[in-house]
Amino acid sequence: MKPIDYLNEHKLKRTSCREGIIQTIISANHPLSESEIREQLAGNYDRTTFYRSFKTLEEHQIVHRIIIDNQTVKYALAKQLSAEEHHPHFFCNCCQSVQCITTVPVQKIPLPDGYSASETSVIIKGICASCKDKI
Amino acid sequence: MKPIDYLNEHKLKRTSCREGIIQTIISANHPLSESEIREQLAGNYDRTTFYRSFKTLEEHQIVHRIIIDNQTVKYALAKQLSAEEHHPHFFCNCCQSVQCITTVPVQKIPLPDGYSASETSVIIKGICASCKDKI
DNA sequence: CTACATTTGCATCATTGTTGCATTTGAATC
DNA sequence: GATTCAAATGCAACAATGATGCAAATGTAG
Repeated sequence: MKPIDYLNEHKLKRTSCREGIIQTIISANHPLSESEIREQLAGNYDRTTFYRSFKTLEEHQIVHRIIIDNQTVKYALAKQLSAEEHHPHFFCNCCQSVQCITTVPVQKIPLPDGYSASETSVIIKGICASCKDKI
Repeated sequence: MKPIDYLNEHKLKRTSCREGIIQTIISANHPLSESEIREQLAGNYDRTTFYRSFKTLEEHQIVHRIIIDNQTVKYALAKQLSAEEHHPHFFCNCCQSVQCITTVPVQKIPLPDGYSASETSVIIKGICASCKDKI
């Protein structure tokens, strides 16, 4: 499935910025940050355009945002996540890369009476295998 | 234990800003954001002073930061968390309050070979009991 | 009380999220 | 292919947060 297909499917206009974002995420096959995506895109888009493109793509559930912490947000294709929607994410403190941990589903946390959950995020921070070897 | 005791214990200078921050967190007995703490403090401290005070208090493990998402950080007394260090946190999308869910420990996620974890955060977002009634 | 290291306040900068508005562009229609 | 109009973009501008350098103020040990 090509970038244009994602846009057509949701009746979104085909703009180079949107296509580029989707293409970059597809090519990487692991979650990328906004700056990582920007670096790989030829077009020098305005920051606001980028911001709004992500917002649009997220609203149409084409991309999915993974919030690592208060200064790190990564984007992945929503399709890649829909099968096992709620799984933990591993963030490497060394190389800043994010891995989806699909081997285990997120535990269901029992909440106090009257509380209802809409979403649960599990973020594991540590050192990945390739960084372990580097050090 | 009073604010001064926490500072003395770590041989930190007793400044009104630090004392105020600790006092405010103790009084609230639930995690507070920087702005919530600022609002409750009489002294109109510089933003940088605030920022560095939190940093110092966190480095000495007097306070603990709970990162909810890319734009929400809450602070709690580290002592309140040490007993059951790793537990999930519930964030109410309505009133923005945070609750420690101490009834369940955080699950241990099996990681791929070579990966090592330093910390795991579990954030559950939803609606708390008191907000449910309000709506 | 003095001396000195620490802390504070201020200036300044970077990044991210956000909105308003004029201009440009995509795509449906003629 | 040209016309048209809603949608997307670029720009200006602002807020919040994180961060650093430096001179002035402050805490505390002696």
